[in-house]
Amino acid sequence: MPRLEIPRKAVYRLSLYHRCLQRLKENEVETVSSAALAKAAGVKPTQLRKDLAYFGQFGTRGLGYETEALSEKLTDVLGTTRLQPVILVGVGHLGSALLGYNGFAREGFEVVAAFDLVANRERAANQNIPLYGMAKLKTYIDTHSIKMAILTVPGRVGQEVANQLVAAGIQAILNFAPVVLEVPDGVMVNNVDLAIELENLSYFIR
Amino acid sequence: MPRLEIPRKAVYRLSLYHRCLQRLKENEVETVSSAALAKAAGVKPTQLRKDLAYFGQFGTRGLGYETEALSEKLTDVLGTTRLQPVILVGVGHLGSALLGYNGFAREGFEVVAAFDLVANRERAANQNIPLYGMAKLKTYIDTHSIKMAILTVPGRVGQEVANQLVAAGIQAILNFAPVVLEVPDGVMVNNVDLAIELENLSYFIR
DNA sequence: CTGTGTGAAGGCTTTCACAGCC
DNA sequence: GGCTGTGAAAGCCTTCACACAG
Repeated sequence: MPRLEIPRKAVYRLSLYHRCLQRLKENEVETVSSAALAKAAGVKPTQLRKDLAYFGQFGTRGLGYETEALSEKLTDVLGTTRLQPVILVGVGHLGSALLGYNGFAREGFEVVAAFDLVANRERAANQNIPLYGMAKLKTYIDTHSIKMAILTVPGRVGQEVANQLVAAGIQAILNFAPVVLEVPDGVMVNNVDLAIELENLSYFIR
Repeated sequence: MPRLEIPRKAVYRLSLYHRCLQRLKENEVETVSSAALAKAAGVKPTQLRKDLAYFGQFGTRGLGYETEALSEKLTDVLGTTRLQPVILVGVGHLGSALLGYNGFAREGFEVVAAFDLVANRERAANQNIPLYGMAKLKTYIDTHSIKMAILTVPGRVGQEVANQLVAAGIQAILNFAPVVLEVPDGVMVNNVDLAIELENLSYFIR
């Protein structure tokens, strides 16, 4: 399965399909056509079929896809078969909100610990996720084999903290800090930049 | 200025350049080459020049770009010349966090009001942003000429609330609800989907 | 006859190469 | 000489058209 030739956007859409399938399963729909699933995901049927084709043949011609089987296959491909532990670094406004956000667990992720310069932030007091100072970072990551981190620190320290994460062995960062992070090959960064999304919208409304 | 022919990704990068320019201005750098600015934004110099070329000629050959002038030009193009008012709908964990997030104001946006089914959520009590029930939505949008909304409601009511926003005259939605929104032409939606970003990272780390 | 899987065509974005101006 | 602006080329992704399986 030649991973490197698969368009990044296709992988992104896989998650979309996956979520739509879960809803179908809840409604006890047993099979679904590419047309129906594509509509739910907001893409064209041919694109959905092409995306799935990167990973194998999952459908039955003349019938469609079995929701249960396809869903499992996607779980497998996306690497969310088991609950993936994630740490969060930077417990400010945004960080503490994400600690309380329960949308992660539903899709296979668990925030298992939080880190901050100030380990006694009252904001985190009402959570049942342990909060540590930055000194504990490397030890924790090693001990618990953590691969993924959510970075919610101010922009000015983003790169510095990212360096610490990389040095500690983190392989993937979901970055909310408004900076372009430089990381070595092999470390993956996805950026979520709220101000830029708003600015982008602003442009398109005349 | 033929807007419709400009790649969406180019507009997105414009915001990136804009932010880098602001940092340069703070450091009192007066001119910058496409190579230097591109490096800061994490793109190739030719791409930066191509992106800027969609909107005009801002540089001086042999010299580079004047930071101040280019920054102003981008502000103009992006439509963030004046502070843009934004409302937020859905004051749960994520919503209330975003109300407390001060990263918006820095880049030209002000969250002027919040709306929720339950207008007396204690979460919003410590904010100085007014919180209203959904009944007030349309009147508020009309009265204050609001064009943009941040949608932080649960996925299952996302489409329904989006419909209300569109009916009330909203032209652009920053959507955090994990659903694919269907909106009429002329209404712009940008999606921020945290679970999908994590799933995407999960795929790329083996 | 229905609906998937896929090579080929088409369209869009990025990169190149270099002309043009300071 | 240095660096921008830009037509042309390359690369990538999406869409089409249809072969093929049930």
